[in-house]
Amino acid sequence: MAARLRDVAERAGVSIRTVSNVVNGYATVSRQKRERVEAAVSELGYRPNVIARSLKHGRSGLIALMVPELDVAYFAELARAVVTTAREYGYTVVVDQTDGEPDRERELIMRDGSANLFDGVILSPLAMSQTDLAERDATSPLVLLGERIVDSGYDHVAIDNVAAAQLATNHLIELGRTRIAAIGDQPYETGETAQLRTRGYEQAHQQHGREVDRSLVVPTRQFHFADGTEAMEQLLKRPGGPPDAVFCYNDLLALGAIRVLLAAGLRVPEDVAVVGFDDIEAGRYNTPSLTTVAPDKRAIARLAVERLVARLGGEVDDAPVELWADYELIVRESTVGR
Amino acid sequence: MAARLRDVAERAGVSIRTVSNVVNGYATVSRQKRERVEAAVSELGYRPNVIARSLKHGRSGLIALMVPELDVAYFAELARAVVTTAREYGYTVVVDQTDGEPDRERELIMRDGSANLFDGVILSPLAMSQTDLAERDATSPLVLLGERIVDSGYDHVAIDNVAAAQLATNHLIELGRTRIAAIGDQPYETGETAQLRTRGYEQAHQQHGREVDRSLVVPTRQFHFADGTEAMEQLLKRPGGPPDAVFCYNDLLALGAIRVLLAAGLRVPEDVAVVGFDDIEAGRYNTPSLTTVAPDKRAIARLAVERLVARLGGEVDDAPVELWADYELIVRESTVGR
DNA sequence: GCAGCAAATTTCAACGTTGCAAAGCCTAGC
DNA sequence: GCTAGGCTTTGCAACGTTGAAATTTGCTGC
Repeated sequence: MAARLRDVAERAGVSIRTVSNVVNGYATVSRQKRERVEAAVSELGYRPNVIARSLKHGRSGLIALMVPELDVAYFAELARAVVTTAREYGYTVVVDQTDGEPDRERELIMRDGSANLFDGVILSPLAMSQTDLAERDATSPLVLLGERIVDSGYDHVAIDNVAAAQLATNHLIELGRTRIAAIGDQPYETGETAQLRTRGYEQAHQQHGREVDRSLVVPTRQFHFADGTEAMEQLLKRPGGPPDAVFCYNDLLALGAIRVLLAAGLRVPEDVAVVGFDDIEAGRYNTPSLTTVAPDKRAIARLAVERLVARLGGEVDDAPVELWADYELIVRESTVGR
Repeated sequence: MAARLRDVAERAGVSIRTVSNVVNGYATVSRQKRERVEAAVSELGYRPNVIARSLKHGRSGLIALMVPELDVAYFAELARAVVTTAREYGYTVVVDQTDGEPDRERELIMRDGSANLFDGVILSPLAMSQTDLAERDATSPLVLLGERIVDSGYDHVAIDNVAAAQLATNHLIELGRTRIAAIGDQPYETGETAQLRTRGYEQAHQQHGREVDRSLVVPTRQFHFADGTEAMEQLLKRPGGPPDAVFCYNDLLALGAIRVLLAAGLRVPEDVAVVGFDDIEAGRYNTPSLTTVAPDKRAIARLAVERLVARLGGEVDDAPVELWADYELIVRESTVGR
């Protein structure tokens, strides 16, 4: 059995409270007793019981990070950053997966399955609507990542998706490409990210006085490799020939698309230039390496964690804020060749 | 403030214990009182306090999964499987990263930072030695993944690395390749995986009556993309010309290596065939797609979680066991072309 | 109408810790 | 020698829950 304060106290011949004082560095403890206690602590291998402390303090030191899928590179990288940053602030992160299922996401966040276990929640929502969130009756603070849910009532960290998508599309336009496809639209989803990126794509066209060819905007169900290959196969089948550039709403879509292009005997970027989004590591080592919009994931993680910690510490109780992280376009071989 | 049993009890006009009984479905509660309590529960939005329960029960329902790096695809995929399986058994997973630093790993596992918080630990060790583990004085059960640490005293789940590596190498030999390089050896590390794979590589050669050319066995510091590119660059610089096949000890190394090969104007697989290890998703969509040894990650996760749960339930207290998961060679374009 | 028994409900204590406040000890000062 | 005041140490209660046992209630049968 694990040693308790009481066991240490008995062994050292002092009261429980004194042991607690020593362990926590509280109050003034005489050198003599302190040493006796410390000896007993190490002899018994005493470790404070975190659960009991949590109960006493009313906080657990745990924050939940809810992401759709842990094995999607973007979320894995984000999770790593969150875990690392949270550790700096003395918090432990529990990563939960919504498995890409809106219902499961809703259930997790609404019911807050482990109520009173987590001090706070960071949610990278897939399909939460404003209504959904308004109904949330959990007690812990929540910070949203990525999706912007207007008037959600919660703090929100994101990048400017419209501007970022516009930047990516502009890059393609400036390379002289004229038939620029977009892969990843989700016009009917509650999730807003895809729609914002489509808007950026359209704005870039307008900015250059171009018409948007709606037949080049291909929706996908999800943002996985397979959706990218499927979308690109569709594009290649359409009349009018292949596009000469593609803006994909994330890197997985882009890598999937590239695979199909190469398999079809098209060259990237000579025949078709491809831009992705997220800057996952695999894109850097692909051949051709992937031009992409790189959100500053560490900044996103940091902003989210710090905001949450601030709320937990009661340092802020004002209205929810929008926090913006940086991003940049990283130009690689998939648009400019070697 | 969150509602407590007491609040519900007052509202429903019953004792705390009765509310507890209703909430837990215990004992026999009259329909009348049950309904009153249920009404009060939903009016107050009562949720059991998990921490208090944990304290009472002496278990938290949390298990820790320690992996070197969460954003390395193999570990992310493994983590996903562990999280999913653990959920089936009512456990929540806390993913911790050792950041690829042996010292940090040692500290985490030895001191068990959050003592008495986790009911059990699943560790994918990077560099724990037998001595390290013997000194562990934590109380919670531990299951090891991957690395086999002889006589560690802990349950262990893995695949047969020697046989798997042999299978991969045999595949290359049977394709008629004669200068087969190996990337990823770590002769001086405590971690054993690399050494086992090297042994499999050697055994395949012996089996076919071939000499192993030690100059084709390239060690790497880690198992990342960058280590793969670096190793392949070295190989290409060596006298004797490029190898005609490479067995990489994981997929990241392989993808890194392929990139360097293609950049050097070599064709994969025509000039150099490449095999990886892990079957990460990115390998499937690479061009050329990656032939690889696919450990059954779900089985690994399941075996580990189930073993841990069994220990926690006190169903086993016998000697630690070795559990073996399946694996298979998945042949793709990087060795047989299209 | 009441013993006898089962069902329903409650009381009490405990899980291991810490906040609070009181108690004990010691030294300095007169 | 006694007291004030500071330093050190301690006891008690509480965080929210549940196990065990005690108590109350309700019912059956005679």
